[in-house]
Amino acid sequence: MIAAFPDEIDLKKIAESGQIFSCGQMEEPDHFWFLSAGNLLTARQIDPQHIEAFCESGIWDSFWSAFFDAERDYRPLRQVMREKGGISAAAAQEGAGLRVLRQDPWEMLISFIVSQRKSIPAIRTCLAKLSDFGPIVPGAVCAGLPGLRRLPSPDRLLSLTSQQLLACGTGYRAAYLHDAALKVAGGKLNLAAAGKLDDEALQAELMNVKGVGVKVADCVMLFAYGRTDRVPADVWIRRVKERCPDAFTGIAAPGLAQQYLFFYARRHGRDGSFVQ
DNA sequence: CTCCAGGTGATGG
DNA sequence: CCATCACATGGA
Repeated sequence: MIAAFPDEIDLKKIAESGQIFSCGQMEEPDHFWFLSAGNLLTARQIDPQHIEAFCESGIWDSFWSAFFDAERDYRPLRQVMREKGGISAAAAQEGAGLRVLRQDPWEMLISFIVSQRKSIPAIRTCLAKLSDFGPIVPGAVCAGLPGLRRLPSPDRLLSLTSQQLLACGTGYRAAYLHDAALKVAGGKLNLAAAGKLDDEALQAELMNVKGVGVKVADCVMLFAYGRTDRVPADVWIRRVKERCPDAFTGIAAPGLAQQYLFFYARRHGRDGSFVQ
């Protein structure tokens, strides 16, 4: 089916945006795959406003539409960022087509626990190894992605030995993952019910997990619970704020602006045009 | 080899 | 409250 967006969508930028790690480019040009909560989608970029989603309209409407935040018009935000000038304007310009995805709370929790002090390629590698312990994804072979698995459930994660966990490259985060699995599997952290809490209470719930600080909690709140006023402050966003302290002032949904700025800062951090 | 990565918890002031 | 420091490991 063809999906039309109110403004723009860019599958390639989204796949590279650092908010999702279970995704990739396919062999055919302009084709990408995304895996979330056990659902697998392959899609083709048609033009800046349309993609061809290789799924039935039922699952698009019930899952992927919300996943891609497909009802939101990002143009007003990008206009405000353009008016700010500087980094904000450049980020809004260059990031056109980025969207903040709505993903699974458990998958975001363990993904961003793993993410700390790792590069994005290293995060992907580690999560892929962890996923070797998870269930096979239905339709993966048909989509040309044989062997694709999703991340293990809390119960499955608990059944792994620390050696197995360490062999995935989790390092010192292995104990954090174990604690997250323990709390979710044991019902001490109910991720579905947590969605009804206000921001402050939700953050406190998430931070009860060992290895979850403000930054990881913000990532889960933004990428899983759609709390668009949260701004995960990693090294790149701190550099943006240092150079442009008012980058987020007066912005209605700063979490969305954060995604453009993160994308821009990371892309230009190494080529001399941003840092220093 | 060195340096850094979508940070956090423990410790000491 | 804030400033350091260790932490495991892959990727550049």
